[in-house]
Amino acid sequence: MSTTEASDVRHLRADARRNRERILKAAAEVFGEQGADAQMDDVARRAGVGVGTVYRHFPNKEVLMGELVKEKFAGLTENARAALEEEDAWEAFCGLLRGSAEHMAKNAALQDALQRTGAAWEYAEPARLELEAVTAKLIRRAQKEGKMRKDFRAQELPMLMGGICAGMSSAYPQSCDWHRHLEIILDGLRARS
Amino acid sequence: MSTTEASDVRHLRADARRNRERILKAAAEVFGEQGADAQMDDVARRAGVGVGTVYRHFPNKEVLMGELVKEKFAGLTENARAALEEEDAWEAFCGLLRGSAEHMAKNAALQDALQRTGAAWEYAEPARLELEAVTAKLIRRAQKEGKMRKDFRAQELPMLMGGICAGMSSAYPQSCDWHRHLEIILDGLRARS
Amino acid sequence: MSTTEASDVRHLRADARRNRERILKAAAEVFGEQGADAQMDDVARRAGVGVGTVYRHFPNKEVLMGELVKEKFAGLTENARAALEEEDAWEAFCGLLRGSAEHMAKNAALQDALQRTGAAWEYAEPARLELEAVTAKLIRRAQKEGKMRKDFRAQELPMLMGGICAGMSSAYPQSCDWHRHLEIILDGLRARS
Amino acid sequence: MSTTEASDVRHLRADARRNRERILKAAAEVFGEQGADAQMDDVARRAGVGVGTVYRHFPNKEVLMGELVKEKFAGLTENARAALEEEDAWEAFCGLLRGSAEHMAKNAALQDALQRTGAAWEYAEPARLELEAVTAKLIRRAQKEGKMRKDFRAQELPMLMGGICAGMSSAYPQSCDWHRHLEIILDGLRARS
DNA sequence: TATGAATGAGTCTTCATTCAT
DNA sequence: GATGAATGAAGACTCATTCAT
Repeated sequence: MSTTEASDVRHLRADARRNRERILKAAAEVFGEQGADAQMDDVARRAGVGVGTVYRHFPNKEVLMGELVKEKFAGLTENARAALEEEDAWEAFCGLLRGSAEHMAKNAALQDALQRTGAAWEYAEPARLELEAVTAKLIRRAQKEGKMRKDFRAQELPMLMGGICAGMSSAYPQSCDWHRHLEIILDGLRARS
Repeated sequence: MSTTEASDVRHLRADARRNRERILKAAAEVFGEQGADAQMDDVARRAGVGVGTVYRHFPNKEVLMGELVKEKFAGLTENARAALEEEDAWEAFCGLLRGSAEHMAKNAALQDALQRTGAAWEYAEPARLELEAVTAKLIRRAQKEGKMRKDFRAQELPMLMGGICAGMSSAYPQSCDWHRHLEIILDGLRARS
Repeated sequence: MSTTEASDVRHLRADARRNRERILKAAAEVFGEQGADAQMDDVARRAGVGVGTVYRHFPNKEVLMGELVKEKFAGLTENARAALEEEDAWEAFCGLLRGSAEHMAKNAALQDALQRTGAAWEYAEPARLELEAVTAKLIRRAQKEGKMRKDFRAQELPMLMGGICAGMSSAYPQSCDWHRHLEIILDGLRARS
Repeated sequence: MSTTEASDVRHLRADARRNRERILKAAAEVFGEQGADAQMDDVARRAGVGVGTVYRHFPNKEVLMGELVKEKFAGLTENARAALEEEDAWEAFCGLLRGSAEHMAKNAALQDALQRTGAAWEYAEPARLELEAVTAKLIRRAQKEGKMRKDFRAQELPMLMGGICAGMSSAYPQSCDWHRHLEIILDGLRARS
């Protein structure tokens, strides 16, 4: 059993489930716009519910953010699985990273926010592991093709992607182009001819 | 003159200057350990002074953090200047980045903390520009040597380094090795043979 | 509609409205006793609620004091309207001033406190204007009766009343009798025979 | 002996006495401009001395303000004495009040500030009594002339003057003319024909 | 079950006063 | 005696979380 009883979405009544979705959507938006310091009240307001309702669905702020991470991982996992189907593993890998980054760029501040919430990650660990497993396969194939450097390991990917995301949130004086960051990383991962 | 009269460190009495240093040291430690959310009171306590003293030297939290960034930049600039003296520009560049990263790693959380403080950067902008100028020279030389990719520009360096630092703060489940991150980046910056 | 949705008292739940009243009452007492320097925490304690509740109802100290002024004006306006009904305008005017002063004397320190809060007045400006309008009518009538000096204008009344209130707060060595102050003023306003 | 050893100005060295004067002048200006909430540091800065020096001359803020009141009283007493020399006592009284008010108007905020400082008055009590004594004489004479109402007593004068001063500090929305206030009071004090 | 009012510990910042130089 | 750096007790305001309606 990978879900606790409380968080098992299937047992919820239809309206409760709808609320849950609304809250998650609102949370993604609000944390995306204002960072991790955004307030629970803002999330509630955006979702069109009372704070109490937010707390009924998520016991505290960290779990709410954790859920957001989990969802993010689920989406990425899906993409990764699709990438596994492609012919050229290296190209599929590159495409996966480009797509993921693009996806994350849409809510750069959220990524940023998530990065500082230790507890949220713990909560999303199972989802992360699943993603890692799928990515690992893709990486192994790309390495067998001879197109990716042999010493690269799937566990290192979050570190790299995290670095790219860090550059997205415009804290930087003249916010550079993260696309360049990604391409440099990809070049760094390419097998040396 | 780029400093206002009030904040000109040179005019301070010996003991006041010593306190100033203590406070900056304490601030680096405290923000390093607890992130940007650390409290001014903690900084004061760590420095062994009253809060009032912290506020006498730095009008508010943002300026204090800005000063930290400024100092960091100053140190990096110094290193960069030294790197300019070396024979092999590419190697010097690699060494500079490795050294800088090592330096930052000593206070990874501080880097992290600093990244979310927009105002602090503004305050340290002049110092940042100086660093950029020096690095730009080194990069140009490395490119002329034919060892660095031609399309890389000095303004992109903070983005890359920021990414590496982001990976240092152990938000990540099993904190990977940032040395690997750096090497991948360096490989990505190397000229393709 | 002169009130924003958020501050519209009518939309509050019964218990919230009760709290609002309690807070206003407590604020009047506390500012009355300790002057404008009284603390929000004291107001909260006196009202038997947490500070947060005070801030939920009034966004900051100034607005809270402004509300107090507003209420005071509303009360005075009511009295002024009643005075308009009386036969002898001059006597009505004298009675109004005596009543108002008596009313203010009950919380002389509050008057005093309110006098130094610029922003509070701004907030209560509409209420003040209404009061002025009503008083102006009464004054005009008293002047037509030939009992009040012709050159007196309603806008000058707050200045005179403020002066009387200033004398109420016992800052003075041996606090004199403000009733005497008022009578002297009234004599000064009487038409010269 | 009405002065304590510490505050006896005569024992001070020339430069110390000069500092004392400077501080008092600065205090009058600063409290006049910013009200009683002005800071001791501001007074010191304006006087061109360190805070420590201010505290050497005046043990605390209240005493400093008290000294200001004392000086004010001394000036008024002098004027009152001069008024005693005039032929027509009532006219002399009117002139005295007009002059005093004009004098106070130059630093309305200071008057205002002084009014809220209970302790300051205590300190200046002897000076106040002297002023009262002189004024009492003038009043008695004006009453004998038959030009001033018989029931007015010198002790009530501060209350009236205080009221006028209260109207000077521009707390009022549309700051009225205090000259009018004074004339109304004077009319109120005139003997009824 | 949903709501949003209430809570109060925690945060930054100020300023009268003291004291080492 | 003068200086101004240091002190730290307040004080205004915030926001995650709880709980009465």
